[in-house]
Amino acid sequence: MSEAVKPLTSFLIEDILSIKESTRLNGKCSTQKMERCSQWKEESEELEQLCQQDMMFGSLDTSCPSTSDSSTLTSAGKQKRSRAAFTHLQVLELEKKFNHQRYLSAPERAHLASTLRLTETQVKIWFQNRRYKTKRKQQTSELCKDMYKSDRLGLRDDLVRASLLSSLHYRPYLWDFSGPWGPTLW
DNA sequence: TCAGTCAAGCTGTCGC
DNA sequence: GCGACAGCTTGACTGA
Repeated sequence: MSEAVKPLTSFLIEDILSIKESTRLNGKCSTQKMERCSQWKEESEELEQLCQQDMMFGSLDTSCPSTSDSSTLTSAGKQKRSRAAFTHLQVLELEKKFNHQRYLSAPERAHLASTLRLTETQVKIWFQNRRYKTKRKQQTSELCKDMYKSDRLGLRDDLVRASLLSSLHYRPYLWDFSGPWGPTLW
């Protein structure tokens, strides 16, 4: 576990607690959300403990609580696919690493995996998916720029619109609805 | 109920 | 042949 994780973990706990308190006071936080806040806090505290262990002993248990094999058999006898949900801290650390470098060497991947209590394959797949997601966002924003240029040059017609729509229609995750002005492209 | 998200699956390619 | 990658799809899960 890197030294950088510890302050981040502490920050997250404080952040979650403040959100929890403010939402409780405002009465706008559902029971479900409150439970999730508690869950985040527990995850953060657990990881913080592991950080401390890691700093003391330099190794971690490689088992992953969030990704334990929970797959079951369906009525057809087919193995039901399980979808592991990474914790917020695991994602945060992965994002941090990704922002620093888009590709990991085998030793780096192994270290990150053991640090975050994930398998090396999970880290590898996460980086693959992350690169693809980034690429799609980039392509879409470039497409958007082209559309803007075409519009300014008076080249935008039904054909252009149709081609853009067809390429964006099945990519809902490329739109960010969190912006103050409604849906915006990444 | 349904649309959105995302880890994992699948296929083809490339370098060693 | 093996492992890692890109590109794309699948399916479990979630929130509205």
